[in-house]
Amino acid sequence: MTRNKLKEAAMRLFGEKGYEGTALSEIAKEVGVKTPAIYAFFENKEDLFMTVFREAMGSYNSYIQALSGEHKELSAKDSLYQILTRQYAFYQQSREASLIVLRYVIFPPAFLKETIEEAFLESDKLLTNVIEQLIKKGIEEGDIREQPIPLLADAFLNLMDGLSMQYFYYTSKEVYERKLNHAFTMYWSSASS
Amino acid sequence: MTRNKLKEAAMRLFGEKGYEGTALSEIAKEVGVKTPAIYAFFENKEDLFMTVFREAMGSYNSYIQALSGEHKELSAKDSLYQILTRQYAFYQQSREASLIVLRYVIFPPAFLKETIEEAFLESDKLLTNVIEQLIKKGIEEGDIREQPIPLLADAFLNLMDGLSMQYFYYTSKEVYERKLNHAFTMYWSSASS
Amino acid sequence: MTRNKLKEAAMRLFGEKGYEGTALSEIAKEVGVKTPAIYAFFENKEDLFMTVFREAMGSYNSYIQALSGEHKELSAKDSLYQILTRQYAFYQQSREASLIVLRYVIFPPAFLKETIEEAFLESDKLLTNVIEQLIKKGIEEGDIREQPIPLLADAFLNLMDGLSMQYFYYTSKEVYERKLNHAFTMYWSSASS
Amino acid sequence: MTRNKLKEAAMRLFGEKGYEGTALSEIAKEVGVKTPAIYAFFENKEDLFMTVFREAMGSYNSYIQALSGEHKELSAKDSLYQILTRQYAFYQQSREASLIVLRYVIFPPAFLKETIEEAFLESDKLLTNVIEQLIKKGIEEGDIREQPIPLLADAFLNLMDGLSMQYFYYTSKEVYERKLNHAFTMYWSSASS
DNA sequence: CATGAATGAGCATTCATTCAT
DNA sequence: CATGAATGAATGCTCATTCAT
Repeated sequence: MTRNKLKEAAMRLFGEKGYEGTALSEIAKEVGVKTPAIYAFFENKEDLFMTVFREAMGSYNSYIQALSGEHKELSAKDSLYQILTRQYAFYQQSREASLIVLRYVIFPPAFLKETIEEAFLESDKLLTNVIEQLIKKGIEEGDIREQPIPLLADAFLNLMDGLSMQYFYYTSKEVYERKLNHAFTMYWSSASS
Repeated sequence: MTRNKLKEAAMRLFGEKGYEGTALSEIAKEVGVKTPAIYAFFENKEDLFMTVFREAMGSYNSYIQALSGEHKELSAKDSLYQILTRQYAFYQQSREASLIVLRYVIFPPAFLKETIEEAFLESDKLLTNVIEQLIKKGIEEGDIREQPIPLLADAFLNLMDGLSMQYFYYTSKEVYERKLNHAFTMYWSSASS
Repeated sequence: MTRNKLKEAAMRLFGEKGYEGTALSEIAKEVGVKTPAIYAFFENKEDLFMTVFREAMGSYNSYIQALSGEHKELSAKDSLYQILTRQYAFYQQSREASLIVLRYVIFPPAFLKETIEEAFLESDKLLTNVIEQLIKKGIEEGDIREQPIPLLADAFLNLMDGLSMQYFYYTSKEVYERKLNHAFTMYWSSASS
Repeated sequence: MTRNKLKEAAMRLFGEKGYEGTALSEIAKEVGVKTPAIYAFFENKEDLFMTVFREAMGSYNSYIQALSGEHKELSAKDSLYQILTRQYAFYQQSREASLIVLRYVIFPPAFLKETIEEAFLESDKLLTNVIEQLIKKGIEEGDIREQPIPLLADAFLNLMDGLSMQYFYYTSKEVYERKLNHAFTMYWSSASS
């Protein structure tokens, strides 16, 4: 119980204020426990952080993996669009997890630069794969115009990254949704045949 | 002299390791000076950071502003493409400045969340303006198909944001350039008439 | 069972790393038990230490006491020499006990300076007594030249102390045995008639 | 100034209460300074300890080295006796230094077992050398009976070690001096011809 | 008996900051 | 301008101890 509450508080605080910017005492206080209690569950600050980070990365990965199973019966357009809304939904439902993933993928603290890079590359490969499959299917079914898959995939991944950034610096829902739709409209207009 | 060296060191370290992750002593050491010397030039850590951050934001803004003047004689396509390469060039030439801008626009420390948000919004408006002008001109000259300007602009801005993120998590030059070209190719294919 | 294993582990660790240098958790870990289990057998750290120390002191004392009974039929020289070898044997068999006794007799932690001093003085008196009896007998039997008993006793006790120190800072068996024999040879040469 | 006062306080406290038993705050308090001030002069606790220990060991070594120069015109007996009184004087004048040397030569904390062993062995060699020279001279001049030098040296060194221990566990001056004289009388009686 | 959870006290250490020089 | 000395505040962490289970 306490362990979980600690993880949740840590996730939120590490995500919001960063690793160095978050004191163990803050995490403890949010859980209503004294600092040393943390050490009953985690070896040290780094361990707590890594546990939380791995968990966030994990749920990000399973959200990606979940994407691949859902599109059997959708058109390519709907599938791709759904990926964007799913990403959006993930950011909203798991704000903390996504914040922490985003933050530490771009700005890893020195002591886990490598670990994170590996984790990210795998995740990236996974996502790329899902997108490519979808595009391939779209081409086969005639929804997408015959074009090199890496071109279509890279552009779509770029679109997703752009939206990720925008999600975290535009706080307004409306603006974000407009951006999402505009970006996707343009993308689809050149992808479709 | 020392003041400038301090700013440079601070820029790099704040960019790489963050505000809380950087000790004044590190900055001083890199400049070959003892910590208290910093206080001869800056009121405190926050002041040093803000000075440096404002400067970085400033050079980012002037790079944007510079964009608007350069396109008088280029085609819309070349203009837009040039914006991407200019952004790329800026990231490469002013790696530290861009890192610090990117980091603190997405993850501002509590004490300057507001300041930064304002600064960013202005910068964003500036950039949006430049892009919109360009697009308008492109439409007028018949290079760009008649479409709502916000649609074209949002998609392009999204493209730029995506590339920003990718610049900082893909270390490889080749990968980045491929991504850039793929994203632009797709964009232009649906923008052009 | 556990109680005894705790005492053994405590004896070794307190002897090797000292009172403050030894954490209860280390002792518990060596026994394969969690720290709070210690409190089922001992009131607190101090109690555990004192129990162990008293036991060590006790076996040191009984080794001394045992000395006095063994010499009825030996010559004075053999008796005295045997005391040295017995001391040596005790250090080897009960390395932990002797380490702890030596350490805390010379460097008692403040909270048991008095207790230890008393215990030591008694032990010292005991040993002095044994030695003096032996010497007296040796003089009576003509093995030892007529000389003041305190002179002979003090010198012999000094010899023993010297060997104690040397035992713990020379790790080599050969060196120690050479030192022992040399010291005793010289002693006996001036003690004997 | 403060640096020296810190070393003095550290010497006394480390000697009396041991490394783990001494908090930096105690040392600071004795000097009338706050704990972090220590870090202006020493890297950390270990560094402070090692500095102090090396210094103590150093003055012990120079006292030994000083011994060798002083005996040119004394008889062998007086020379050897003077060594004992010099040792005694050193213990009295530099009580802290000798306590710390004695304590950590016999009971080194794990992290400097090696360093200390080396330092001690060198010191031991030095002392052995001085003693052997003296004995050789004594034999040549006919004051000491012809006997193997190692025998005479080992016995004398043993005597010194015994007195070292006794110095620290008998607080009384009279007792110590009696012990010293008794031990030396016996030694000389078998050394002299 | 033994443990998991929790804590108060304390510790070494870092850091931003001040101030006299 | 620059530094050495010093400090208050905070941090991560350890440890002896307690207590309910």
